[in-house]
Amino acid sequence: MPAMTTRPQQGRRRAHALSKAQIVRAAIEILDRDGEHALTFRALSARLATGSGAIFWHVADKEDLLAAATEEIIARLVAEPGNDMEPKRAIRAVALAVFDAIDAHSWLGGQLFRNPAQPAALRISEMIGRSVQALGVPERALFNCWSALINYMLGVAAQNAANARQAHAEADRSAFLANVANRWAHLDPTEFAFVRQVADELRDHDDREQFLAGIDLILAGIGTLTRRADPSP
Amino acid sequence: MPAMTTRPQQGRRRAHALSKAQIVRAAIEILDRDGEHALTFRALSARLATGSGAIFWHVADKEDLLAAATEEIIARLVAEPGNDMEPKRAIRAVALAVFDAIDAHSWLGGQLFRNPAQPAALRISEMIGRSVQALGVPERALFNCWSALINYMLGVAAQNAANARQAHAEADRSAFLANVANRWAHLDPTEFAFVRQVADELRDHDDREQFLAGIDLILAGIGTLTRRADPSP
DNA sequence: TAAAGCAATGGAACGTTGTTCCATTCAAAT
DNA sequence: ATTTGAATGGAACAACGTTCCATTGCTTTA
Repeated sequence: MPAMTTRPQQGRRRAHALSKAQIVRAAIEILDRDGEHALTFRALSARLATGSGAIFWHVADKEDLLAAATEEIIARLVAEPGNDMEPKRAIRAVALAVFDAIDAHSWLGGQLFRNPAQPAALRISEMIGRSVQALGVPERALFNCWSALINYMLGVAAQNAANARQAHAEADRSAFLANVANRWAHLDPTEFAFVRQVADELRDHDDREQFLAGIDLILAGIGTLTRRADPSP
Repeated sequence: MPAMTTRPQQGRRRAHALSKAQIVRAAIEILDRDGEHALTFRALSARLATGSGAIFWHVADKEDLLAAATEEIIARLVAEPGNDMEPKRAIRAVALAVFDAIDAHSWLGGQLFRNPAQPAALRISEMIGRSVQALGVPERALFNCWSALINYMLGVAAQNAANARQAHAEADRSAFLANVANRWAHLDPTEFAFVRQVADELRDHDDREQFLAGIDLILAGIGTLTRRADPSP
């Protein structure tokens, strides 16, 4: 019996079958607890007590995994209320829900906007679109108003996610902001007059309010397209 | 003479000294030609006919390298005109300049917005801020108006970059858009009524116009904050 | 001019990652 | 009882960012 290279017998496990949903759930837990960079197939294998091969049987690649995780979170979010609301209120509600979701899962921002055409994300676009339509925006301007809102939402969202990632490296959020604010406050007074001026406000602003203010700004802009009746041209 | 493990003599090269600027220039060329994923220290070493060690002598790490590349592009952009312009025109000009830069260097979007507080990027924020101020926005609203514009700019920018990355995988841009539009057009008619409706417009819209329309929308929104004189409340 | 010091170089080596490969197992179908 | 094939777990691979280090040649010093 010459030395056939035979693998040592492997410990089997089939106690609870492995499923994509289970994998995605574990991935989300790792992402939420330890951050985006901590999600590796090895960490995931360890947590699920299996090998990477088994995971790849259920998942195409890492992008697929992250997409599925995003899908999962957004699906929970979309499954909520918000049928018959006044359009503006509806838009604010959807926007805030997205904002809060990204705030709670800092990895979501980068992901959601790396691929905003994901099925579940499309449902958000749909809700925004209908509300904009309900505002009475003229046909021509519809597409642009809709996309401006979506782009702004995703922009701030991902932006916040990026900040959260950096703030995680330092002590905490407020320390991080104070740090940035200080750096800004010491810039060249003539070249950076404005940035220096808003440095203070940066230090203790509320991201959520700031976000909503931007939404309202765009809504106000949309308002100028629709209210052609009241004032004179 | 026992076997000292001595390295085989290395070929030297000092024909043209290596500098950070030179490295950054080469990095930009790789990024522009072959995309973000193609910029590796090995590719960079090959192009500069050196070793990775030599590169790391001039550059802290990859993040530093990408930041420097971003800085380089933005610096060129900022070094231009735009002193005394009407505020709205100035804002549009800056925004379009940023948009075009990101359009020309598809990697720039993701980078610029992963770290929007980079020195050169701050100069853009400063220009926007001054213009917003010049519009006569009340003190309280200044910070929010400014950040809404910046966030929207970066949002669309990075969004476009993401699309460019995906479009690069497929044939070209228009084929990519047509593909997405087709997928949207075949969604469930009741659940995705709106998205289906705008699918056509997506197919042959102009990114640049769309971007500018969003800017104008925000500017219109800002206008409602400042024009308290003309119409009645 | 000779020696010493040191910024700079180039490439081997390291640790980690995403992914592939494959011998193996178990439950269902035959 | 046998065959089948979906599913498993872990070894192996390629590529990456980064570190390490023997070596070089310019510059400074004696």
